[in-house]
Amino acid sequence: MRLIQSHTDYAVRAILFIAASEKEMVSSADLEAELDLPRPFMRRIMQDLQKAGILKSLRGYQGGFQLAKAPAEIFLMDLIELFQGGLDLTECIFRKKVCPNCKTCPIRRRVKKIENYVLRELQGINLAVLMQEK
Amino acid sequence: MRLIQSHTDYAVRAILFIAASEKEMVSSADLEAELDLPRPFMRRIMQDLQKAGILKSLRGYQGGFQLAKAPAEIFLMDLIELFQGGLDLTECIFRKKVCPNCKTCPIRRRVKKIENYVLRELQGINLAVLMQEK
DNA sequence: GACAAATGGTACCTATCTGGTATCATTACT
DNA sequence: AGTAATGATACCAGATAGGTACCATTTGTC
Repeated sequence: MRLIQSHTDYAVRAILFIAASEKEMVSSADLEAELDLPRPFMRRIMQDLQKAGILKSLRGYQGGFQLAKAPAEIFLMDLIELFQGGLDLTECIFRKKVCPNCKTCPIRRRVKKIENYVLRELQGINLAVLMQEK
Repeated sequence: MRLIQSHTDYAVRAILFIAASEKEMVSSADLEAELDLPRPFMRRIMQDLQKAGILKSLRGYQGGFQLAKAPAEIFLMDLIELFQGGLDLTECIFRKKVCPNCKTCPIRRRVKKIENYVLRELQGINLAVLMQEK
């Protein structure tokens, strides 16, 4: 069970690369060469980032992507929400139905506490922080 | 992404029920009635618990399951390891290969810290604790 | 205007994982 | 012998994560 899934992971790497790049526009081909990923796959991730307002794109000759926000304004949690649909460690389904004992369930209470910690930690991480550590 | 998967969850409920039961031996039929789960599925979970030394079983007429350990000696983490193969939040696979940047990866360092917290919390939870809260 | 280089959009495919079923063998008591 | 229980194992199905293919659209250069 991974906390950070591939799409999120690749997105982080792509953004870090774009942020560090000298170029005005970074193309999928550049990212493919740098990150060693299949281009169509990379492109879909970039498109999702563009729709989410994290990247700006330009089509056509010499087109590509650039950041639409400062790295300090891009949070890891945003990317997790975008690519993984958020984080819900406590989701409790019993045979397709939400478990009827959820409110009193002792396990759930414990897991909820853990989840709160994880969320707090993740919310504190933005891309500027990750750049520094690089 | 669930921290506690169904098998683990059911196992906890089953153990709590057996621990609270007056009967010497609790059968799959009893558990089915109590937990509203399909019996064959329940039975497989019980068998896994038996093999792991958490339950003792008796076959034949009036047979069933009983605890092989005190609830305080059964840890939630044991069940997670048994049914979910443990917890590895940082597993980092890049296109089937372990990511070559793992050692220096800033995300991974952060996630590792979170994982350590989660493990510590989980290791502190045993079934006696959960019984009290019931 | 034709062409090439780039992204936009969408539908599809595939392997793995999670949850669940079916079947038969074995044991134990009456 | 018959019945009530578990042991073992193989199988099945739906969901999800990861990845591919294809065509439409836009933009700049010649």
